[in-house]
Order: sequence, then structure tokens, then C-alpha cells
Amino acid sequence: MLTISQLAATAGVTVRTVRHYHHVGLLPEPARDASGYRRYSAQAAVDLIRIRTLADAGVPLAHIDALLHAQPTEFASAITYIDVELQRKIDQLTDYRRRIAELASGERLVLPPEVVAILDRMRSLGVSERRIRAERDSWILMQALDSHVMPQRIRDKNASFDDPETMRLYLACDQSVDWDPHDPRLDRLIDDMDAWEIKHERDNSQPGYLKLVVSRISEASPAWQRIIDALTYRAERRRTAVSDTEVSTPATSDS
Amino acid sequence: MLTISQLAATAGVTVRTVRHYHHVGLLPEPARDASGYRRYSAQAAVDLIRIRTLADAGVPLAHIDALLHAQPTEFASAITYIDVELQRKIDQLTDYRRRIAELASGERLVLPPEVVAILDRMRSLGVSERRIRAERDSWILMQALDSHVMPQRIRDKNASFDDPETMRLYLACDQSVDWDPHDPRLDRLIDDMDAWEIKHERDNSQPGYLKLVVSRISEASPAWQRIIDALTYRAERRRTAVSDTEVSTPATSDS
DNA sequence: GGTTGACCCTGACCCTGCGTCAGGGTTGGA
DNA sequence: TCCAACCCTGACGCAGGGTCAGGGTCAACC
Repeated sequence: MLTISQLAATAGVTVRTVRHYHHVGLLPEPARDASGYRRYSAQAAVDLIRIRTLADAGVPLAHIDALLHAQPTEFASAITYIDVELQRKIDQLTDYRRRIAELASGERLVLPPEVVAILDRMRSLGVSERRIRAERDSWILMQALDSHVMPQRIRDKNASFDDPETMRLYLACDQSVDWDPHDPRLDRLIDDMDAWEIKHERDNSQPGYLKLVVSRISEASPAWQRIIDALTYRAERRRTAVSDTEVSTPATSDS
Repeated sequence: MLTISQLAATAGVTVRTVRHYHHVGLLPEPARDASGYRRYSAQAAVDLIRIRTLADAGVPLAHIDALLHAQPTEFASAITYIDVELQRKIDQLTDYRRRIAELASGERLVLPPEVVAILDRMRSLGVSERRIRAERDSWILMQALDSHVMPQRIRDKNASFDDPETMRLYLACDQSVDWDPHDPRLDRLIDDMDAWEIKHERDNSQPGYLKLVVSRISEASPAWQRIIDALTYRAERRRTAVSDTEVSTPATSDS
């Protein structure tokens, strides 16, 4: 006959675990000897090891008792289920290993690979990290709020990166963020961007595309604020001129 | 800006989980809007996903904060450690799958393969299940109490199964368990066993080997009780006779 | 402007599967 | 006789949330 610690050692568990199984009624309390110690038979070792085998496989203790007393058919199907679950866990852990390896680079976990590719492309084109982070954040918000527009946006973005003039302006904007608002280079940039807007007004559903590109963090940059103001003013002037000749609708002027 | 449920959905966790991470200080509390709702930035989504990536990999929440703010070198070595642990878990689960498959047959999990082979051999020789269970239990107790004698016992057991006469007596004993104590077949069996004992007295360290074989559950079987009594009596008589001629030591007689 | 259903808030208790501590009694070998 | 190594009961603690109670908000529709 075995003491509780001998039984526990045989099954590879702690004494506390054995007592816990008694407490929850999973393993029957054995007879006690004269001093009140529990004394176990060899059958108890068999039972305990069967219990541990199921518990190790992830079966909740509350289900094990019923399982061990089930009919062979039910038992077999339960075992099959447990095995499938184990395999699923193995696959999950394998996936977690992959994700852990990607932890070093921030966005790779959060965004789909196409967007990560766009961000990588921006990096290789020399776009500043600040701008890239802003871009990343806007993709994350887009994904959380209306993820269905993402495929179209991804196509648009790639298309604009394929156009050299768009790309040149994009990079110039990126670099201009810290310029003085009176920097003469800014005047040339505004002229070029306005020309771009005129050229693309037809095929772009919403006008002011380039304006949108820089608007998100414009409040932090006086130079960008000037770009937006200037482009808005010119676009308004153009629209007013067109309206005057067509339907005569006055437009609100914003300095 | 995201609400708590939008953030949670983005990271694939529950709202409760996000609040729990605030509670334990793992994710900083964001600013609230006018009605007291939490409002999250895209950066919060990045942070939360990085937290979940580590938590899914089994890192305790209490360690994650330090990990995310660690130096690149420490971070890298921690990641390596986590990855090793994950692989260890995968291997364990794979082993549990194997064990689960063996659950159907009781002793295979508990005893070393050599002993399982012995029990299988007994089964194929036609030994009763009752006797096999008794044998199994004695092996389990032996393993728990002095496992170092097992290799020798395994060799002994296999050797005795290789001897046809021993095997015949063993099987006869097994079958006699339910016989009437006055069954005439029992007399012949006792004669044969006594002859076996005499023949093996030299090379067997302790005498009464066959007696031991049946003694363990003898109290439950009148037939076996008779076998033991008879063999004991005859052995005593032999020992007394030898003693008388050699050193003249009287032996205690136990009827 | 009233209702409805989906969200949001805090605070509290509940769950599993044991670990661990307290405060004692027992056993077995030196 | 003493000591370490066991054994007993009972109780609280822990991670990582789930769930319920009891309320406030928001947005859309009628």
C-alpha cells in the first residue's frame, strides 16, 4: 500500500494535486490507516495516471469523471475530439512562434501584407519616419472603422506611387514639413501642386487630393498650413470663375 | 479615434480584456471624451496587439511591460527564450497526443514496456484477467516502492515463462482458484508443485517460490489456501528430516 | 421627441487548478 | 531522545479573465 506522496510520485504530480482531486470528487478517498493517513492501492495509481493523461491533454477536471465512466463508443469519440483539439493547439502555438518572430517590426502584426508593402516602399523612397508613422496610423484607423474600403485605397496608393510627378510632389511635401512658411521653395511647390490638381481634376473623384495627403497633421506644421490655405484659395477662385460663366453661384471666400 | 470595442475587435480580444490591461497597468488609460468614454489612438492598437502577441505566447502579463521596454539585446534574448519554450510546449502536446491514444488500455501508461510485454504474454497464454490484474498491481507497487529491483524481476519472470513445466503449473494454479478444496485434481496439482519445489530448491535463492506466486490473494480462495497449507507442511517435514540427520535442530510444527 | 438597441461606465463576485502558509500530529532512523 | 521527513485540515492567493448588476449614452428611426 502506498502513501500519498508515493502515489503522487508514481503519477508525476504533487501531493496537493492528489488532495485536490479528492476534494473535487475525481479520485475516491481511500481508507485511512490507524494514524489517519491515506493508504492507496495500485488501482489508485492507474486511476490517477488516467486522470492526469486526460488533464494534461486539456480536458477540464469537471469532465474527466464522466469521460472515464463513459461507454466505449462515446469514449472513443471524445478521445478523437480531444486529439483534434490538441492538434489545433499545436498549430496555434506554431503560429504564435511565427508572430513572435515578427514582433521586432511594429506594423507587420497589425496590418495586412499589402499595406506593409506600401509602408516599406515609402521607406525605400526616403519618406520620413514621422510621415510613415502617420500613414501607418491612418491605415490602422481605416482598418478598424471601414475596412471594406481598404482594397481600393491600396490600389490608389500604389498607382500614385507609380507616377513619377506625383511621387516627386509627395516627397517634396514630406520634406517641406519643417520649412519656414516664407521659404521661397514653398512658392514653387505650391505652383507645382496646383498644376497637378488641375491636371488630375477630371479623373479624380474628389478634388483636393494632394491637399488631403498633407492635411492630417497640418496643424503641427506652419509650412503645410500655408500650402493648404493657398491651394484652397486657388481652387475656390477657379470654381468661382467656372460657376460665374455657368450658373452664376457665388462661392464663400475663405481668405 | 476608436472606442473600446473597436479597439478590442482590431486586436481580437474582448472589451473586458482591454479594461483588465488598464487595471494592471499594462496598457495606459487613454483620454476620455465628453461622456467619459475611453478614446483610443492607432498607436494603442499597435501596443495592444504587441501585448497579445506576447501573452498568446505564454508570457505572464506581469513580465510583458518590462519586455516591451527592454533594450534590443535583452529583448532579442527574451524572444529566443520564449520561442524555445513554445517549441517545448509543442513537443509536450505532441507527447500528450501519443499518450491519449494509449488511454484505452489501462496499464500501458503506468508500467514500462517490458512489464507490459509480460502482461501481454500472460494474456496470450490464457491466464485469467483476475490474475493478470493482481500481477499488474504488484508490479505497480514494486515500481512505487523499490523500482530498482524491477530489472531482475523482469528477467526472472521471463525465465520462468520460458520453462514449460513451470508454465504448466502456473496455469493450473490460475485455473484452480475456484475449485472446491476437496477436488481430486487439487491433490495431483499439489504433488506436482511439491516435486517442482524439490527440483528447484537448489537454484532458487528463497524456497517456496510457487507458494509465493499464489499467496497474494490466497485468503479469497479456499483451494489456494489448501495448496499453501499442504506445501508448507511438506516443506517443513522435509526440513525437519534433513535437520535431524545433520545438526539435530527441532523445527516448530504448524500442522 | 420618444423609443429602441447597441454601446459605454464602475464595481463586484465567480471560475479553474492548483501553490503556499499555518498550525499541528506521526514515523523511522541515528 | 531527537530530528527530518512525512502526514493532516483549513484557509487564502494567483492569473486571466467571465459575468452580472445597476446605471448612463448614442444614433437611428418613427
